Order: sequence, then C-alpha cells, then structure tokens
Amino acid sequence: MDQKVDTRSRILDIAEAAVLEKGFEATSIEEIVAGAEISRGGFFYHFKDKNALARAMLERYIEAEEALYDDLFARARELNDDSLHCMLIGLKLLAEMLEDMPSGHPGCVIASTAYQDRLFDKGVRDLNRQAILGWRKRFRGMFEEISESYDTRQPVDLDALGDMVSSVVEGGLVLQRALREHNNASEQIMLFRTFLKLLFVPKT
Amino acid sequence: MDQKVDTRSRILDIAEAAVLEKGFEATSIEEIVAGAEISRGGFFYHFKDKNALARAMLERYIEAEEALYDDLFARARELNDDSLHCMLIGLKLLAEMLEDMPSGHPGCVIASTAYQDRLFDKGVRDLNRQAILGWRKRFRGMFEEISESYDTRQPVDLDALGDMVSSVVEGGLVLQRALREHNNASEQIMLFRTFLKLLFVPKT
DNA sequence: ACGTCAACTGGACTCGCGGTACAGTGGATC
DNA sequence: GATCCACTGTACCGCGAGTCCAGTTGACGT
Repeated sequence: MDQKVDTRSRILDIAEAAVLEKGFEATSIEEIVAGAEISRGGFFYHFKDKNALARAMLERYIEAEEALYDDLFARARELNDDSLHCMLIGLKLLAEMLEDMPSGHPGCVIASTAYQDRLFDKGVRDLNRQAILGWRKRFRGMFEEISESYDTRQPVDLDALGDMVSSVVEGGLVLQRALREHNNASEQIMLFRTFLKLLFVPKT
Repeated sequence: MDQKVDTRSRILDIAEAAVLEKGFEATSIEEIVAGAEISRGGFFYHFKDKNALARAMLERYIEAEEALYDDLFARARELNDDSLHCMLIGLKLLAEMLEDMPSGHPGCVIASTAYQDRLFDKGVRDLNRQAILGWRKRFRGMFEEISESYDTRQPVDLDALGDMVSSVVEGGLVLQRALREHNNASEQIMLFRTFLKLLFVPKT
C-alpha cells in the first residue's frame, strides 16, 4: 500500500493511457492487468466490471480537469485584473498547454465516452453531463463578469458563449485525432480568442 | 433486388441508425441481421467483416454530407451574390437544418469513428481524414473568395478559419450528445456566424 | 502465538460476439 | 438445362468479459 503505489490508482493510470490512445472498447482487461502487473482476479477485486472502471476514470479525469482550469485562470488573474483580459490570457495559457503536449493532446475522455454512451450505465452518462454543465457554468460566470464592464457588439447568449469554449476545444480535438495533426485544438482556441476580442467593447 | 430494396443498402441503413445511436462497437452483427431480416451468412456475403461495413458506411455518409453542403451553399448563392452573405446564409440554413431534426442530429459518424479509430484499419482512418480535409478545402475556398472583397479586422489563418466550421459543428454535436439537449450545434453555428460578421469588413 | 481481515493470486468455467467454412437452395438469365 | 447470384443455415473456433471460488500473504490487534 505504498512502495508499488496504490494498486487501484495504478490500474487507473494504465487504463487511462490505453483508453485515450485507442478507446474504451478496444482496451482489454487482459492488457490492463498485464500493464499493472496484477491478476485478473485482482482487477475485479477493485472494479466489479468495466463500467465501474469507466466511472472511476471519468471521476478522476474530471477532477483533474477542474483543477487545471482553476489553476490556469488563477494564474491569468494574477497577470491581469481586467475580466476580459483575464479570460484572454487564460485561453492563451490553455492553448499553449495543449500545444506543449508533445504528441498532441490525448483527446478528451468526455467526447470519447459521449460517442459510445450506450456502453455505459446511467452513472457514467450523468457524470459526463455534469462535467460539461460545470464548464458552462464556469465560463458563463466569467462572461457575466466581463459583461459588467463591456458591451457586446452583437447580441449573444452567454450560456452558448460559455459552451463555445467546450465546443471549440472538443471540436478541435476531434479534428486533431482524425487528421493526425498536432495543434488544431490550440488553433481553434486562438480563433475563439479573436472572436472575443472583436465581440467585447469597453462600456462607455 | 427491388421490392425489398437492395439488401446491401438495407444493411447500411440499419447499421447507420444503430451506430449513430449507440456507437460502432456496441452494435452487434446479430442485431443488424435481425433488423435487415437476413441471415448471418447473408451479412458476410456483402461485407467480409465489420471493418468493411464501417468503410462502406463512412463512404456513404461522407458522400451524403458533401451533397448536402453542395446543395446548401448553392441555395445560399441563389439568395445572395455577395460571397460573405452567401457564407452567412449557408450557415444559417445549416443551423436550421440541424434544429429541424426532431430528436436532435444523430451525431457525426466522423467524430464517432475518430474516437474509436484503433478498431478500424487504415482505409477507414484515411477516409475519415480525407472527409475533414475536404471540408477544410471547401470552407477555405469560400473564405478566400470573401477575402477578395473584405478585409479582416484581426489577422486570421484561413485554413484554421475553415476548420472552425467543422470544429464548432463537431464540438456542438459532442455537447448535444452528452447533455441530451437539442440545439447546441445550431447555437454554435450561429455564434460562429456572429464571429464572421464581426471579423470581415468591406474593403475600402 | 493466534485469529482475522484486506488484498490479492490462479484456475476453471460460462456466455456473447466476431469471424470462418461450407453445403445447399431458389430464382433470374442465357 | 446449366450457370450464377444472392442468399440460408449450421457447425465451429477464438477471444474477451464476467463469475466463482479456494487458497495465499502480510499487517495488525489481543
């Protein structure tokens, strides 16, 4: 329960890497137990089935992503007080982070499960839903703050605008995966930034 | 070879509906043959394996989507000669079309296969790639035409801007699937339209 | 020193699914 | 009447998920 790390986390590490590389269905329990150097029985001791594994993976992934966004925009806020610039800087940091991943971002677990959702039970699907609603809330909140000191040059719905962050990231990752290029997602974020720069003008 | 339609197409119809609903892996050959009312042998007579089915499905889907875009923007061009307005109208038509699908758009086969690509052979992956590159080319071409009579208020890469169409659509569809809402994709397209309206200004 | 519990190992088994192989059949066509 | 296409139907294989369970090993309390 220390030297060879917590077995459960080790399973999740191996599984996450494999799933991001080739998808959930294509990842066999056989290969997970081989990677984690445990027996099949050991695997089922920790997770009653693949669904439980998916659930645990999603929970961990979402938590990590939340923490990452928290950190990113906290750093952005340190660099600039203005709400719009804070958003712009945060997005820039996000884009840079995505670019720095040497072999491109592994792809988003959310989208990957969204497209195979019948494989999973309600718990997994709800988790997925809550994650995206969380992002909407986060970004909507930021845009509301921006709206206090800026007008928009065209009418926009702030929920939809918040969703657009998720949308361009997820969409960019889809392109990236399919094209085998490396920076579509960060490119898309930078374009979205351009949109925001054009959209918001300081209140008179 | 007529009354009960071409069996091959019937298989593709059933398979496409099932795959869009629950993903490729979750769709069994058993259920396809049941739906198409043929025997297992009959299925393998038409497709040597599931990969061949995926390939045929993608080919058909991409062809249909190309035709749809062709038609959409042809109609847009009839309504307005100006290159920018033609783009804006085409996107509006696209958004409306996505909204009119009663139970939401079934989701895009491209993204769905992109996230399970290790299941497929090189032929399928290349098809996927070509489809997206085709969209890039199409939209890039349209933006080049727009650039002849419009300046951009911020510098943008036209390839990336072309990709943004695919990106917001695919991203919107991911949200739609995960959230079980009905119009995220069309909302995102409308926001992208707003972006274009702000980005391009007539040349002086 | 003894019991106990958590964290496994290992093996045997079932089931569903993808895929193979192949013999046979009914209907259209030449 | 022969040929071929488009199947049907059945038998069979291998793999991966999931179940069951008996047994082991080490830490910890009394």
